[in-house]
Amino acid sequence: MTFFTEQPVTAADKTFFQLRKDIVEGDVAAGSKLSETELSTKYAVSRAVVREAINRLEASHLVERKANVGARVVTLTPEGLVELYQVRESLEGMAARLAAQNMTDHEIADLQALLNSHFDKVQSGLTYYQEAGDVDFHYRIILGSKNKHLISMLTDGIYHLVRMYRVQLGMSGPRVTTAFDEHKHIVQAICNRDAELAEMLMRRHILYSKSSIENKLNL
Amino acid sequence: MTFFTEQPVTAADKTFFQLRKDIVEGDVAAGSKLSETELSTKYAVSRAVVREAINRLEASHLVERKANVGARVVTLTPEGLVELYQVRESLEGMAARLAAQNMTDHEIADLQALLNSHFDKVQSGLTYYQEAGDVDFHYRIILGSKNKHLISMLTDGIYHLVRMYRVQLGMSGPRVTTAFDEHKHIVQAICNRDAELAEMLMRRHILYSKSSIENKLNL
DNA sequence: TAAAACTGGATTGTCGACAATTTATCGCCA
DNA sequence: TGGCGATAAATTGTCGACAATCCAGTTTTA
Repeated sequence: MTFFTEQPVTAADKTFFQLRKDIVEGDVAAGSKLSETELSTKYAVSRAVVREAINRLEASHLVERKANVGARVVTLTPEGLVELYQVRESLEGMAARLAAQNMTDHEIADLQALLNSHFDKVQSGLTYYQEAGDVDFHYRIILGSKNKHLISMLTDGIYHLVRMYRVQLGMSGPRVTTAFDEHKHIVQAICNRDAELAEMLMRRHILYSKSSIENKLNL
Repeated sequence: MTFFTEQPVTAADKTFFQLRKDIVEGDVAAGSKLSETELSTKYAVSRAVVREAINRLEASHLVERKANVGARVVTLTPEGLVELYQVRESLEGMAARLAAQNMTDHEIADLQALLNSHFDKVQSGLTYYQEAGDVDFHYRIILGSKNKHLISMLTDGIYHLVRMYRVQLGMSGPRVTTAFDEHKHIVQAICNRDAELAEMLMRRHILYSKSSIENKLNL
């Protein structure tokens, strides 16, 4: 349901997307070194495009680079996860606030419909409220903020890191029922154009999911 | 007083820093096209390093790039300024909150001393509380958050754009006295380890300066 | 013996040339 | 005359080769 506007046009694009996918899904191990020559043979492109791909991954906070030494995939740590969720709380809280101000009535109706369709499926026991639904919900609100910087920071920056943690720490369907209720309340606030409340609810929603994850990893 | 840890080591670094400076300070006009060959002759480096510099500038939101077409310096618009300050409010608010939790007593004392030294100078009429002091203050709190993502997003991302608006819209010493009092209250909250209040005061501080700018540009 | 200096191997940084795509110019035709 | 299509010029994307830097192992020296 998420409309991927990201479409690779150049070879560097394809390499970037592919490498990002491989890193997020763990096919390229966290903390491992990224050899330019090695990758260039693996993906059958020149070193120049690999370099560009790595540069973009660095901007996405997925790899770290040192001059004249090389690039490594980031390592996943409990502290890193906490820091990541602090930024999410801040940015997505603001996104919810702005969404309450800037989403069109039509977009809000769509969002509500989406949530209802999820609700029906969950209620009828056909499926669980799983990661895809959660991601979809958050994406819509982020886009609804209509704030260019907010959107790019979250969608081509932080969110891939979030997914990396989710995939590699193996937490696909967390807090299915409670999270759903929280989503409902957030949409309600947005529908009422209550920006203040929407932000507060979103921040608490993310705080809760952070706590839930911390418990799961018994930090 | 701001300690620039950013030190260019490679040619691409130097080109990146130089070009960023030229853009921020308006030597390269906002909205103008960045020709790779042209820049490579201007800075006396190969096109490859110019490309890398441009890629990094894109990650900093200072230029926009379209595949097979080229890169342009961003254009400065009132809407863009508003969006920028919304992100600042969100991120720096969180930074203040975290700073109240994570700064060491020593760092807080330093911050207080810095503010006092500024205060003495201002009080004695030797100087105004100007941009450098403001920037210095905000930097310390951002670094005090100890949050890697927050720090990099603000210091090598958003802040250069803020400076670009400041320089090119010609607002160097805005709201000198009131801003100073606000800074004092924020430090007080941090000193009391009152994270909640520190965040709220920082957000209001940024909201105020946004309003002040909007008035100045009579939007 | 331990620390400093050297050397070899490998990796990253930089360059100029070629290929692919876009944009501008000109001629053609309705 | 106005718009459409083909060709030419210019710009970006990609490539392989060379130069500079780092790292490990070895040798030299105090």
